[in-house]
Amino acid sequence: MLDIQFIRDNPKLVEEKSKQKGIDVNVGDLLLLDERRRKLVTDAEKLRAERNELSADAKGKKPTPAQIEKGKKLKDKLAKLDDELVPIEEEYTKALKAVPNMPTDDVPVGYSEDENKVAKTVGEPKDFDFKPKNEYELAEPRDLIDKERAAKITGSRFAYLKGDLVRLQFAIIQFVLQTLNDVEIIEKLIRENDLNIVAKPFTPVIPPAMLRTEPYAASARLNAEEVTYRAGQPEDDLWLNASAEHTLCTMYWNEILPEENLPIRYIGYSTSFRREAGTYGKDAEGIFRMHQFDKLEMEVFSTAETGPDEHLLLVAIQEYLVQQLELPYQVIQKCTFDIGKPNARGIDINCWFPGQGQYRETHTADFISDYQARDLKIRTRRKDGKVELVHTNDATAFALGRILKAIMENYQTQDGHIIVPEVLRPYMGGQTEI
RNA sequence: GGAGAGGUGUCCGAGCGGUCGAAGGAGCUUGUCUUGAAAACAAGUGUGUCGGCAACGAUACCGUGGGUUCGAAUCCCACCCUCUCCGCCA
Repeated sequence: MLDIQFIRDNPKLVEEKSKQKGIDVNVGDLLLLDERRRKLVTDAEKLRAERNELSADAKGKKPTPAQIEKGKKLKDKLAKLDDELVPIEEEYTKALKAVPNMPTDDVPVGYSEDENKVAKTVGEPKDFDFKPKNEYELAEPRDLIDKERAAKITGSRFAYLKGDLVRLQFAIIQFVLQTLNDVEIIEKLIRENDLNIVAKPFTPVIPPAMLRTEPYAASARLNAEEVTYRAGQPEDDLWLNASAEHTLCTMYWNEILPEENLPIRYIGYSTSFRREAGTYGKDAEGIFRMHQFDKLEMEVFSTAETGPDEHLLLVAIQEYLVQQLELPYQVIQKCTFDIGKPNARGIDINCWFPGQGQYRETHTADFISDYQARDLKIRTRRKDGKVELVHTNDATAFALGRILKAIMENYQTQDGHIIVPEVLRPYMGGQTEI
């Protein structure tokens, strides 16, 4: 959530920037609630101060009947105030959480997805001297993907991934872990992009794939309707995570991290689950949009000063990874409308899919500033003793389903086979073709 | 699933109706001493909210929520979580 003090100080700006995100926020109503809440809180505190005084007078000895009488009155008044405060507090919190994060100034203002900007295009789509197939047309006849049987077992949007495709997925995982553990590569990317942050490798993490409602809601990522599956029995209070990011960003919930530990960089590997409600018929073929997919996700906790640069590092890493696979791609600077409620800045990478003849989203990098950390209460104790909110960043390393599809389509041969990208061959025992 | 123990500050740990934001210790910071370090000694050291330019003041927080009471970390109820043993199991 946003800092209420910031909203008090900049009501017009908050309303305007929210509108740029396509979110209508009534700051006037929120501030009215804020005022009423503060008045009640102040009144209640005055009564409590009186009560504390009274009970300090009574300590040790038996309280007089007059003291007891006065205490009872205070108690009644407090109870009344409390009854008023509870619903207002509830409404206030709801209204405050409805306010989106403010986009940074370099985010282009736009009111639809179409206003995203292509920041750059890297690599040339290959000229095939045959009509390129999509990943499903390549895989299905060779029994590398079985969606038919999966449908029998689970319904739509699930698949059995098989054979060399699985080996390719594990090769990608190894390649990413290797790359993100390489300080020299990180150092190089920091230098090339002129970033003011340290070269510290990413620690691999396999997080839990489920989480409880309370931390999930605090992460500003719980989107039950469209995205998230409930897990287990209703009484279990567990959700299936829709990205490793959700169980990574909540990891330090309610903690104060020493500044020396920052930045904390993680590369998480997790199966992700998405309901994909409201997408019926969209991307129905193949494995582009599934209810279940594996994903490698980067997550960074940092100080406020380094948050924006950490974001740029994550984008640089994404580009590096895609370049190593020699996939043509575009970097998309998402406009205010498209970056999402908790984001201050959002960059996508769209890879070229010859089977569809278009660039499509394979990566996203979210800079969330302190918006997540405020509600999650993740703070850092600075060297001077001051306690501040951390900044969080998360970004896709590879969404494995989509990147498999990209590799298959870009590396296909006329006879329907797939050349293994060079950087992955060491992780496949030197195998050059699938 | 059965039986038991427990959740207190950065950590360990005491407190079991008012003197408790909380003993004691460790850690950390600063100072004295020292060529330097260690040791010793002294002082300081939680977070949030509200008010204030600030110094500061008020208030809340001892797993969470409710209750009893003039007054709750302390008593009662419910829930959550953790640990140990047994059972089951990857």
